[in-house]
Amino acid sequence: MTENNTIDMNAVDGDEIENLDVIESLFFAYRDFIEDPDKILAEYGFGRAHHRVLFFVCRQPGLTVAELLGILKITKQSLARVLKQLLSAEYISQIEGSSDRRKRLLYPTQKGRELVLKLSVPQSGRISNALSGMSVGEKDIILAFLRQMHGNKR
Amino acid sequence: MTENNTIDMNAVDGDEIENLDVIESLFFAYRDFIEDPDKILAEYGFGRAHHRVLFFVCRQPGLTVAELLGILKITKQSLARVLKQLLSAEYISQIEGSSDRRKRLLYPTQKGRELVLKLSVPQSGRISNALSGMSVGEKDIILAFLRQMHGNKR
DNA sequence: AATTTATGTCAATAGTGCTGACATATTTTT
DNA sequence: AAAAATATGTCAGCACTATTGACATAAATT
Repeated sequence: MTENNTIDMNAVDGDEIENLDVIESLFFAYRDFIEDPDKILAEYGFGRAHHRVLFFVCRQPGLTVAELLGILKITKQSLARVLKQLLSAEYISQIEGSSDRRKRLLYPTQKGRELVLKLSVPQSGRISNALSGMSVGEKDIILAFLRQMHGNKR
Repeated sequence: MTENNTIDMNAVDGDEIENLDVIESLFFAYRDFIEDPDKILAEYGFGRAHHRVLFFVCRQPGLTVAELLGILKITKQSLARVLKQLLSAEYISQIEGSSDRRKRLLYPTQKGRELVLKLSVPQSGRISNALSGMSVGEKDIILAFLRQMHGNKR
């Protein structure tokens, strides 16, 4: 219809770039990995951002707002919106820091722990399924890969 | 400050759920994986959605709009917005299907191939870095894992 | 001729990220 | 004690990407 579709159509696949298969698989993997909790979250009127906050508060109970911002790498304002909702709906509670009273230490409530559990079940199931048939050593390889993908620029 | 922070604070980490380490690593891995192209895309006035469309059009030149919708799992309306921009800026071209003239076959232009290349370089580099020191067999394990994470419910 | 399919488009809404500005309480520095 | 820095919170507005529902056109199929 338009133009410019004559030569070298799939040069990208054969050219300089390696790992296109990994790039593609990672897209599909993450998309589906997110899908299950998203459905559950919708029932609660929450979104992915709520999940992430709750997840890390459960992983590291007592972390501060600043620490959470550093983990999520979002702005204070973006966090505030979801955190406010999680606090008012009592999925998370705040405790004033004892040594530094400016700090707000974040803890999950029982309700929060229950929700994060519910959200983690399908994700964990999906991972277990993908790991089935693999040895412990092979799981360690996957974990090492994922951790190397974090940070370590370029 | 509030309440309900007395007992069993990190029950989640020790309880029923396995693979919390993988869930966490996958979050960090994907967040950073997306970071590099995002910066480049911003210079073009594009977003992640544009990247995904362009990526798959380059991966499977000649695919139809319906096929692309199936891959991305987004709605026609969401795709239309970004596709329209990619078409008018000539990163992608459409060709009427020869056997079925209702279909619009999507092809990358040279410009499109160049952009997708530019976007893929840092992602590929990050992957190569994470794979460095690993054998081909170990890469295959990682790829198998990622592919198993796709589809295969639960 | 009627229906289905493939695509496109309009309008409205939600979620999550951003920037900039400003406010308060507390701690640290001078 | 006063000044500066830090931790947190909040207001207002914007951008991007996703959603739903409705409707339109052209082409293929029944």
